Amino acid sequence: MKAMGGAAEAVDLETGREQAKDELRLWLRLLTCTNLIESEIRSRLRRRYAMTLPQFDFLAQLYRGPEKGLGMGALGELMMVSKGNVTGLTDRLERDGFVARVRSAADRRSQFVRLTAKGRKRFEAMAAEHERWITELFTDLPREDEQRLFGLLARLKASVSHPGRRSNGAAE
Amino acid sequence: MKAMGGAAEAVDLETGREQAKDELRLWLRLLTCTNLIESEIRSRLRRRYAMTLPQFDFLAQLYRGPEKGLGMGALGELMMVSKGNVTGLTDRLERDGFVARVRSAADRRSQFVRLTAKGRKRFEAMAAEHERWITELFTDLPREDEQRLFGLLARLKASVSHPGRRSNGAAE
DNA sequence: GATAAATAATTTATATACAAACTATTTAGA
DNA sequence: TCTAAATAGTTTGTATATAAATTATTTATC
Repeated sequence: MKAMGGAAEAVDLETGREQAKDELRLWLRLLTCTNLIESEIRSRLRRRYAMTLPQFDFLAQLYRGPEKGLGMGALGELMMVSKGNVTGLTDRLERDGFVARVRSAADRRSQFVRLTAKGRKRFEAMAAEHERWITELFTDLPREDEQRLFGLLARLKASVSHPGRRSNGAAE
Repeated sequence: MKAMGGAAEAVDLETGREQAKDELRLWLRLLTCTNLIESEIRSRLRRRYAMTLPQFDFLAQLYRGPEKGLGMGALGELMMVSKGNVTGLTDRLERDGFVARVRSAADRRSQFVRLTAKGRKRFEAMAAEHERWITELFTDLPREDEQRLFGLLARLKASVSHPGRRSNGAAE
């Protein structure tokens, strides 16, 4: 996800629809905030743990999941990424010793991916620090504002996910 | 940018810091909203115009920029991506006839990238529709909520960008 | 003016990401 | 039961994306 800055201000093919501009500005600001936080987290993860954000997310899913691990397909759904993507992520994390593939006895098509001891330990360290990073980045936002923002984002999410006037079935 | 859902709820290595959890939840919700909107726009751009979001952003920067085009380096800064990334994007957009490289007479190291007539026309069509898509996605969010959200995101941005307690120099 | 430093863009290597095709296996149906 | 359909993962091809190395050119310094 990157900037997209500027499609908004420069084009006004439909004069009289000033409101659309406000919404574009809001969208751009939302995108900017998310990008700022995400790139900061991404860069800290890389520097301090030589890990990428998708890999961190992958380990998080396994950590919160059942002891025996998760199937590749289930992992893809939880992370909202394609199956092919899961294959590659698993390859790299397995290569680095953080996870292991375990073939299922019941169904020879499927495999479970589970955290190794090394993976579990590493994730716990990263997760604790990650929590501090987020807290730090939100420090200057008053507690009340946090709650208001939380509520407004719930409404935005509902608007975006609204099944009524949507033209296709985007994921919830 | 993808989910990261779950690092928050599953790990509580520091009991007593309940507030950190709230901030993680807020961050996750922010990420979810941005992802929902972005993936929707991305998929519509692909289906209707066979174009990616970075390519759309690229054309937007050129459209709002000077007549003669923009240098590759300048483009990278505007889009907040690396120089190498700009090279690849330019290659593909040039291949498809939307932009053209023009060597600078003054400095033989540099080039300008500019919209072709085809690129300009295509961007105008996409930008108009993009504006409608955003408006549509925000439809259910009341006007007042939009303004509140806009203001709160400004504060969040300030908090994230705050130079005081930051441990590194992330982009503003 | 010769050389060092800086700059502009490209190249290389690695890691996401998706869609679509493919393989192996299992399940459902006739 | 034998075959068609569904399912689980992998592979392939294309497009981002970054960091670091490289090339070509320009600017600055002596």
